[in-house]
Amino acid sequence: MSSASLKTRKRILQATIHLLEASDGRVVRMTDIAKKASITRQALYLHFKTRAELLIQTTYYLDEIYGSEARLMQSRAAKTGAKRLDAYVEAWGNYIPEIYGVAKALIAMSDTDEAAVKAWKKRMQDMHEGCAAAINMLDHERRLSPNFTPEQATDFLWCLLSVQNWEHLTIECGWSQSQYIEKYKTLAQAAFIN
Amino acid sequence: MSSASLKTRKRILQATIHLLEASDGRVVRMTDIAKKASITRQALYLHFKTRAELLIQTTYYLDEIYGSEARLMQSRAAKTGAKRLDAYVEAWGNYIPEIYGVAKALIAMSDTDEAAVKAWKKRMQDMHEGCAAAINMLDHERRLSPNFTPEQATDFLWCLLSVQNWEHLTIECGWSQSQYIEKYKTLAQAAFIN
DNA sequence: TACAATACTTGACACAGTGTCAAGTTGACA
DNA sequence: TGTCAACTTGACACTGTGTCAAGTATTGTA
Repeated sequence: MSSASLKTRKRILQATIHLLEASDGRVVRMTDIAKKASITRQALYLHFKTRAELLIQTTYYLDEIYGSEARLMQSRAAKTGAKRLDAYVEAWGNYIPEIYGVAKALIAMSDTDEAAVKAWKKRMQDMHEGCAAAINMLDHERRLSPNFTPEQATDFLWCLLSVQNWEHLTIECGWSQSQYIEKYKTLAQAAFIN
Repeated sequence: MSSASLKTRKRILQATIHLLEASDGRVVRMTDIAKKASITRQALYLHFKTRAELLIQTTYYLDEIYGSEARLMQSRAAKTGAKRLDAYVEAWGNYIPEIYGVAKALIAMSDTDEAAVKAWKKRMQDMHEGCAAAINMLDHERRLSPNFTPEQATDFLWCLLSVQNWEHLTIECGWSQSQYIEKYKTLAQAAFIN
């Protein structure tokens, strides 16, 4: 674990991020990553066992860079359920573009790679918990819409906030990021608050 | 175009549907389809130029079998915007499980296959128009929520009704089909009706 | 009845991408 | 000077798609 080795590992992770961000949905191959990191394709496998493993480690590295978790945690500070819902929608909504490239690659691998599925599911599980926290706060204040049980509202919110939906609205429908956040807040309020 | 040729083509399409429905997300290979249709892999290419082409033709065949389009059109009969919204959510929501296997395979191919993207986008475009029709009816009745322009509401509804969201809620969260329809109707009413 | 066309089979191969292996190089550190 | 770790080089196995050429079998038709 010399400093040279650390440097190479970081270079690989950064190359992966750059390529995925610029890939626009096209597949990023191990060869591309190696080239970008100025290394041979084979040497990649000295640092990461498989392509899936590399992608998974890239998501962790992204969190490290952006301090994403901390920002999501901040929504806990909100004093009312309604504000917490808003804060969570905003925090998560702004998190998505940061991880979009990697997320898309992982989701695409899900059909063939068991490890990729697991890694992505774990991340989505964390998000599910964040949704639950906001919904439960609403519920305890007796402000949750009677149309949904807390579990249903949590599942629904979690589903609404998926990366795929963000992709649909911003990339395919051309919504701006701020429009996305704004309208999602409105929808969440209309749907879940009594 | 002898009757024997027609029969083989149908056998291939049916084999594809069966395998995709039973595949549970696993990749279905040309070899698998050929085996199921009691034909050689190479012979598949006498009927369909590529795997993407086969999948696309399979979606058309599914519509033929289920008469899906006719059912979606029925929602046009609704007398009020609110009823039309409900009817559309129900018609589309019940359409999804029918096409889910094929849809998933097409979506998975989107990363690598241009033709698959196009085919799937065309289908989604049709759905977008159905959403627009319901939302515009609401708007003309002055019953559309002031939170959204008709365009925004259409985009949003279209996004909410995606196959991926259906997958999230029914398969990952364990919602029943009727629960899915029920809660989606509620959400649509809460979000879009003034 | 013979022939021709059509549908399909057989066996081979090219190609892309992942992952593996063995042997060689290079640089740092002791 | 020697040794260890990180990396390179070149080769190869494997999977899946798509292609090609030659052969067979069935059907319709002159």
